[in-house]
Amino acid sequence: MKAATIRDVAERADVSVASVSRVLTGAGPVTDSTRKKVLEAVEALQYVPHSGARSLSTSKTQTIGVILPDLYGEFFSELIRGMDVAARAFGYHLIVSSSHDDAEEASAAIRSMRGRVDGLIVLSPHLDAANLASSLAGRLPILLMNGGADAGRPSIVVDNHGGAVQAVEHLIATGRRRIAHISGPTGNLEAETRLAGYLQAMADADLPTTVVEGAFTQASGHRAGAELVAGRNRPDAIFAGNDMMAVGAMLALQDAGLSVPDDVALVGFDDVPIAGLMRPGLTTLRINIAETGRSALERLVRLINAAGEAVADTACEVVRPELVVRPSSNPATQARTNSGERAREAAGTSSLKGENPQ
Amino acid sequence: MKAATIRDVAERADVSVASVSRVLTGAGPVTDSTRKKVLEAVEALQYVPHSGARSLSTSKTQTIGVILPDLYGEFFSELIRGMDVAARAFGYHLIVSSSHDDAEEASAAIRSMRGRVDGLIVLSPHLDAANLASSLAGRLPILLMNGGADAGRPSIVVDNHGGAVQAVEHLIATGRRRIAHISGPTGNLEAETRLAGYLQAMADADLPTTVVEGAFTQASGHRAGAELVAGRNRPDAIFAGNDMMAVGAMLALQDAGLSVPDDVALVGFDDVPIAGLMRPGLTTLRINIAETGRSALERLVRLINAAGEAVADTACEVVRPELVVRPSSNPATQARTNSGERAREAAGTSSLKGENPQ
DNA sequence: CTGTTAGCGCTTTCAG
DNA sequence: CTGAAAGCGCTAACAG
Repeated sequence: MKAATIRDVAERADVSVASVSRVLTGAGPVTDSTRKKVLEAVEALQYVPHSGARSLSTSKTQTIGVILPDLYGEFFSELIRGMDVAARAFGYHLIVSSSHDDAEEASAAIRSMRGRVDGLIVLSPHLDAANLASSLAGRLPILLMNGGADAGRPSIVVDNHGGAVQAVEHLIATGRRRIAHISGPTGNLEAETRLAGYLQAMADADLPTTVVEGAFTQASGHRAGAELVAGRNRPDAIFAGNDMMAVGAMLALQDAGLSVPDDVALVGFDDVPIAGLMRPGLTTLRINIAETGRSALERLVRLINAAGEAVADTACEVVRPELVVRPSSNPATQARTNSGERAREAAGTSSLKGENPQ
Repeated sequence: MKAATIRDVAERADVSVASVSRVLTGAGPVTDSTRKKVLEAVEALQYVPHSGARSLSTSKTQTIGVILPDLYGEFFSELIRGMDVAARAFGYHLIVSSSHDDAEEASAAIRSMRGRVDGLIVLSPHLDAANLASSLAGRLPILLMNGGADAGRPSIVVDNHGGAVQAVEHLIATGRRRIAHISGPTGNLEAETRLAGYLQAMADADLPTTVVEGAFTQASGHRAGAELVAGRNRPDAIFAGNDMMAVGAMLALQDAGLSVPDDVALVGFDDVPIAGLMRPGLTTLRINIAETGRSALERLVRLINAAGEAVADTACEVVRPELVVRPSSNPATQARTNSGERAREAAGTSSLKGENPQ
């Protein structure tokens, strides 16, 4: 009743387990007749190799762990999608682990990965998780995407500061002056860097700042948006720390009877799929999310293959977001967009896209 | 330079590996003094148990495999999110495997899971994958979510037929008569069942049918929508096989200068998060996706724990979608929605939601 | 080319 | 309560 093992196959084929292993792994020389006997036995016994045992023996699991703070929203799912595509191309599996509220939990998750994965991609917004990760993981290759420029360790980071500056400059260029910011949560590196970019760009332009803290969620964006329009001296533009908050803010503004972008212009960050589907379409800073995920996985695989050798790859790759102007910040684009931009959005713009059955 | 093993710990603590194992697993009796020595050694050596080795020894991997056809769109990411929440609650990890275009690839993916997982959740739209799955996986507990009522095997299936009927009846009740359907791809069980429901409801009402085939993607919905409005005898309502196609169709209609719902009413299926964020909000058949994922995982865990014993759980659980009326199908709701519904959407309605730190 | 054997790192009887 | 030893299923020298 139990599943067949390599030994059962060897017995039935009347050869040694070594031979079975050889034909199955493709390594080592085998006679055609041996191969045939083995394959027949495999077929007859419905034998499937036990990858756990193989891993223990070879010290390679062919799986990569991804540590995420959360799985909510489109950002992470897009990222995972990109990683998954690359993973299967390289013959790797992906094991995801999310919902790590604090550094404590995240480090436990990382620890539990030992012996289960060949490498780790860590997205941790916790300020100190970087060190935790490295100390806990031992000699496990790790690629950091925690939002902080972590020199001396392989990492990928978005140019959040530069992106925020672009956003603000765009709003100023289109005539806005009372520009508010809905920030991500305190303690989150990405959030703080985007905030810093906003503050600097505003200071450079000699404009007064207004900041409301959100939590990178749509709901928090809605609250923040409502608060901003309720206050005296309503802003004429809002730069939200990410798209989900921008979406929430947009709905809050519209609930309040305000027009986006006529009364208030809106800019987000990330360019999640929904950004182009909102009406008005949301201006944002595009990160090709899936592509970034793909690239991260590819880099980690390289790291794994180079394990031990040259510790050459220690760079911090910077992803520069690109400003995508849509109607939410630019009345002028509104008309044109109804055909051109909309059609493009509807057809999908990202690479790595696919036709999803269901 | 290599990571410490249990043997290193035993040596340093001057006890046997058995004792180390005992204190680490919490099983078996140990003296306080022994425990203390072991824990000190663990600390000093930064020892982390090798879960792969542990798995081989205990025949439990504490991980569950999820076989998906794709990772594109919000449906699957929501599902995975729900599963992940439940998984960590039960101490399980999730290993995802997607992008299996044909049954061949899917079965290879399933095979490669042996020795890596304790159970499998298979979402396969391929008609015959059910049998494949069972034959390939040997004695591995499997929960099927392939859209077909697969009696005699643990499974969860959405009442696609009933949902489609509800959609059509709703459209008829609100005065529509020329109701077209954008179907999912041929060969996909869910798609075909929804189509069948549409056809039957239309037949029951003695109305003529129009069907355009899509691929469950936004892009295909856009194409289908464009085609439908371009033809003579334009429909006054469209029931799309899922939300992503409905979204695509909505944009196509708006591109064509038509009003939703005044000119054409629109109904989707799934209630992905974006459905409530579109303007007009999309009427759809709500499946609490994350909750369904949670429930699926929970059931599989039960299955795993009961392995061997009572083969009692062989039922096909049916998830009944609930009609959620939003403005896309009902002009009357439009005004009210601007405050009530919108606020609710913005605040998030699903359970299992969370505040995602980017 | 093929078989024997020694592990991979951990758990778990079974004696002591 | 603790230690020795036998595997879990597979791969990889190393002899033949």
